[in-house]
Amino acid sequence: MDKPTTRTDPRILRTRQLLRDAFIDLLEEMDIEKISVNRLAERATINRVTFYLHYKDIPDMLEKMADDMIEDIHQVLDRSTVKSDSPDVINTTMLVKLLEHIAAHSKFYKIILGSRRTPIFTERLLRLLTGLISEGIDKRGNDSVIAKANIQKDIAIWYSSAALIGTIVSWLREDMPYTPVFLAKQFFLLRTLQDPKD
Amino acid sequence: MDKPTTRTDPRILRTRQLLRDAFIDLLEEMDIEKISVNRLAERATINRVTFYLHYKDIPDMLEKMADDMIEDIHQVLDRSTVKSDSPDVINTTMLVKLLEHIAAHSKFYKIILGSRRTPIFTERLLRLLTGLISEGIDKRGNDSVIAKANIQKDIAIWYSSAALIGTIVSWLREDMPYTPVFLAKQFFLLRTLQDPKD
DNA sequence: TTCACTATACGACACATTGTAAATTTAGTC
DNA sequence: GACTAAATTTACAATGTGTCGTATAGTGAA
Repeated sequence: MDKPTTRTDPRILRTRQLLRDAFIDLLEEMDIEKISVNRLAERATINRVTFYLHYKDIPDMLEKMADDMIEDIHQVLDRSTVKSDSPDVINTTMLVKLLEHIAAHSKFYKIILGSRRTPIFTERLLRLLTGLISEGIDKRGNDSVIAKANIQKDIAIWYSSAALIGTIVSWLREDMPYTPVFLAKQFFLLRTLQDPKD
Repeated sequence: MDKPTTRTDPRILRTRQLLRDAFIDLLEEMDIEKISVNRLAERATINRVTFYLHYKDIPDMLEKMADDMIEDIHQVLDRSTVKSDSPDVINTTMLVKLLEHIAAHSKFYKIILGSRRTPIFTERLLRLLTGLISEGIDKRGNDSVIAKANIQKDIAIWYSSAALIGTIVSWLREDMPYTPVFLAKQFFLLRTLQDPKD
């Protein structure tokens, strides 16, 4: 946002990083309900009052973290979109990029997406993917299998995006037993059974 | 459990019902983090201490409610299983029953499944459906499209169960714009594109 | 109806958590 | 090295938590 004008104070970055790391740490150990500002500050080795200089409360902190996550993913996807030549908005290249990004930060994503204790993150990712899938279906128009089979567009979107995010979450929970490339191929095999256009 | 031996004290049933109703009420108004035992007891018009006679804390109460939900759904599905003649474990009849049950208690389910604030419930339902879908795939064996297309069984299960539960959740969130029968048919159209056996 | 039983209500307690408000110290910027 | 802003420290009121007795009142059975 204001990156070009003013650089952010390193102390701010440090504190926020400490808080986020501490949060992931604690979430690994206990349920989210048990994470108090007290414990969080203690684990982050910062003063409790300092927390309130950065976030309104813990839910607020979660939202900010989710914002950052979405921003990261957006960057990963935007970069790969350039190389795309598929008619679909989500193609194998993009999915592989996404899965590789998740795998590269698997500690974070496993806790944040895999444990169903922080629905905000899954929620946001679902929204992002829903948008992409919706665009994809729009682009294909009336000659797609979905249109031919008389399937409501919105239902197809519900179905596909939930399937995608659910597959990713399960993959994370099982500690990523397949490579990103393999999983992406499998996913498109399953999807291709629905619509052979890819 | 102990139904045949001793009948449960109606005061217990009353208190628990008051607590559960109050909880749904509050969840409609505010985020789950803001629901304290204080507020809950006040809304339920019972004494705060009485809450602790029934539940350890709020997360414990949620678990018990999720248990009840799964039990209800099990009953609905078990009844309909009898009428089944399809080779699949989840068939249209069952899905319709499930959707009708959800629609009949839509206020509860919309809040509990639709708002992503109570992941325990979605979690449990996902586990239930995963089991059923897994059985279905097992029964079909090696002649299914999934096997033919060289798709890993576990990935297919992740995909299908997430798609199913996600579709239901989205349907609830949009205030059930389709009838249970229609949605079930659409769902099996989407699934049939994967495996024409149903 | 009477009576034993037990769920609920009530008041009180120690303790943790929250959110805010100073004044002060520390560290980064220019 | 001086200015600025972040972080610390201490303190405070308000709320929430979990657990005591003890009193009250609804329940089911004799």
